[in-house]
Amino acid sequence: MNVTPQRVAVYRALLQAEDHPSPEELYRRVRRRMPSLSLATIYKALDALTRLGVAREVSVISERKRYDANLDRHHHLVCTRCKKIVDFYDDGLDAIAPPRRLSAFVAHSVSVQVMGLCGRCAQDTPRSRQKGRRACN
Amino acid sequence: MNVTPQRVAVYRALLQAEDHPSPEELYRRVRRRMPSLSLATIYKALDALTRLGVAREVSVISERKRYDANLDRHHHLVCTRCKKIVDFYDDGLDAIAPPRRLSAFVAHSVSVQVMGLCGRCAQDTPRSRQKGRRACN
DNA sequence: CTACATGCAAATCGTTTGCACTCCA
DNA sequence: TGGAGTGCAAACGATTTGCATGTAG
Repeated sequence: MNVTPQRVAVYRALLQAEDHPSPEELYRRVRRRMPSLSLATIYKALDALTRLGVAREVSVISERKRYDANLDRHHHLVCTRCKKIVDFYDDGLDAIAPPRRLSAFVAHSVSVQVMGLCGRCAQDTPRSRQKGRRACN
Repeated sequence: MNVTPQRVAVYRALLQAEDHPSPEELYRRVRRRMPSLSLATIYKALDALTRLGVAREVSVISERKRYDANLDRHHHLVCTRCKKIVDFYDDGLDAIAPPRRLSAFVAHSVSVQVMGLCGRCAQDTPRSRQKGRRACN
């Protein structure tokens, strides 16, 4: 893994940012100082920084929309490998009240996601860290 | 809002599903009994069901990828209107341990998202429920 | 008759990929 | 000289939209 001006610029912009910017947003910002930079490079740099472990994606459940007709209060186990989502119920977690010192923020709901590997995926790849999705169920 | 065979079929499939299906997945399932159904109708029906309040999107922070260079343990306030994401720290939440009776699931991290409206959006629309994104900061 | 819902195809948007080119080790 | 990184453009996949048609009130 190599240190390049582009990666440094992206990382700097990310460090300075307070707002969890999207790749496009970072592009807009970094390009001011480095007009030659391309959007594809932003994506590649973010991937590099993430693999390096100095940045991460804000927990996104999955790349697709997912729907639920279960309106009960519940939480989700999300397998980061095969993207399976399993409900789980937990009174303790339900009891979480949004902290009150949220200034002006009006909370509507609290959702807890436990990220990890489902049984099958955990067994399947004891140590390997493959990229991409896997068929599971 | 109107009850149609298509909407009923989509809702039924969603009720029976245990796995938080994506629109495409629902399409595959519903089409078995209603081959004329189109994918676009699935999307429209899901939108209708969501507006009706009988279904919901599994909490997706935003439609875009969002990155963070802050690796400290922290949680997120997500404004569902303007998509702003604000960090917050809370020792109580940090103390959440993934329940152990998760069968084979291997938990790596727990993330808490408080969904709601940021101050500006809450003020802006006292009662209206507009669709779409808003510029905020 | 009118308003709304459907199905299709085209358009859009974010993200990824292939490739030629450059740069430094 | 070769492997890695960049920039561009094309490809891709999910979602949305426009529009002609159908249908129920």
